[in-house]
Amino acid sequence: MTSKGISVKKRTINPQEKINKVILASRKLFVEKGYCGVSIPDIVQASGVSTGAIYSHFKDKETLAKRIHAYTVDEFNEMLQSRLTGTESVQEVLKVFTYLVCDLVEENPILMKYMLFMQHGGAVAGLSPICETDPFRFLQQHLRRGLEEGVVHRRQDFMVAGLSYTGVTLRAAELRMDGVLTESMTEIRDVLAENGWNAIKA
Amino acid sequence: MTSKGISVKKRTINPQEKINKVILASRKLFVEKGYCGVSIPDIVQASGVSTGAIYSHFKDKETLAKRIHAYTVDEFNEMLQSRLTGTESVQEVLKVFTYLVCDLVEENPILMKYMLFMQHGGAVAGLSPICETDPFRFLQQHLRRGLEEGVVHRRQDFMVAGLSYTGVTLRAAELRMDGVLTESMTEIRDVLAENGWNAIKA
DNA sequence: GTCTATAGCCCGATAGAC
DNA sequence: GTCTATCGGGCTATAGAC
Repeated sequence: MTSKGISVKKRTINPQEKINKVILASRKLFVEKGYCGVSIPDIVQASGVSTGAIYSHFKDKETLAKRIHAYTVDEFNEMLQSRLTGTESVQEVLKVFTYLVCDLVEENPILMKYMLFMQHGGAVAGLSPICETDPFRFLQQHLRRGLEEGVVHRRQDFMVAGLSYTGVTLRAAELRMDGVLTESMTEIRDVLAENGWNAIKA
Repeated sequence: MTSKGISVKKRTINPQEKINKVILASRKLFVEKGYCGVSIPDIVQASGVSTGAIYSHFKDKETLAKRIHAYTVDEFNEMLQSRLTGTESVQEVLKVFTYLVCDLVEENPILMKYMLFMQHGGAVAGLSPICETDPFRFLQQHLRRGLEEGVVHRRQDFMVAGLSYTGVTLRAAELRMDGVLTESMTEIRDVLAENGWNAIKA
């Protein structure tokens, strides 16, 4: 990196770092106030990045929302996958999902709220519903296998089995984040996994 | 809970009718586009009631939203109560809830979407979470009784039992209304009731 | 009570200096 | 790339005729 003396101008901040700041700050605001309830000036203030810089990286507000969506689904999916290495049985896979959700509710509620609540209200068109994204597709595949192996009850198809299991965990997450459920998710995660499994097991 | 019992003077046009038109039209729009995504001109067009008339009955947009909220929770609660006359066992009460949700998803999706999605996004402050409203409180009381009677498994408290049962039904409703679940709720309502009960039974 | 018209505000997006 | 300043547009809420 021997450089010519003149152009050593140190960049104030790496551009990518600004992009991330904008994404994280906007996600927080979107979760708290909804897409339409957040203005660009709000984002400028919360992120410390100026209007001009924001528009140099994102075509418009809607594009920013889509980037946040993709960013968040990826983040969740990678966490799920990294916890699943070596897990084999269907029941164990589902339990890993429940544990992940419970941990996220307590440790990264913004991410979790986004996953649960943001696609509704349809302010931004063209966002894939969370339940159609990779992590949930992945769970559905395991449920299908469970059905074939006979460990999941045959009264239902894999779709209904999936929603029945995840419904227990996700509803708990919703109520916890709405402040209705006072127990921490860590305390009840085993009960949630057990209830969910009882809902669908053969 | 119920409407005002004031005697109605004969008028050329009933103002109450206009109020209802505004409430129903706005609720539909709010569900479709979110609170902030709906402007007063949008409501004027959809309801056929003029700006002036709207503001003569509702202090501002936020007050309108609160009236819609109360109106909708009442509507749901009355439907639930009317279906429950004579129902005794905890399991039966829960099944009535599941059937009601399934019917509403197919017959009045606007009402059901409102119940499921609208409090999130927090655009309007001071709305009680749906799960803290009368109908859900009512279910919780039955679960508490179920716990005392020993028909609900003791691994959990009544709050967790309630969310585990309702989670199955409500998650199905969400996925159905997001277009992810292709089977009609009528087809799967018995499976949902069975799964939910299996999740929590002793 | 109900209408139309509009005041006043704030937003999203852009222009142009640096 | 990044900044500040600003434009046009659409919003909420009100004013004033009927």
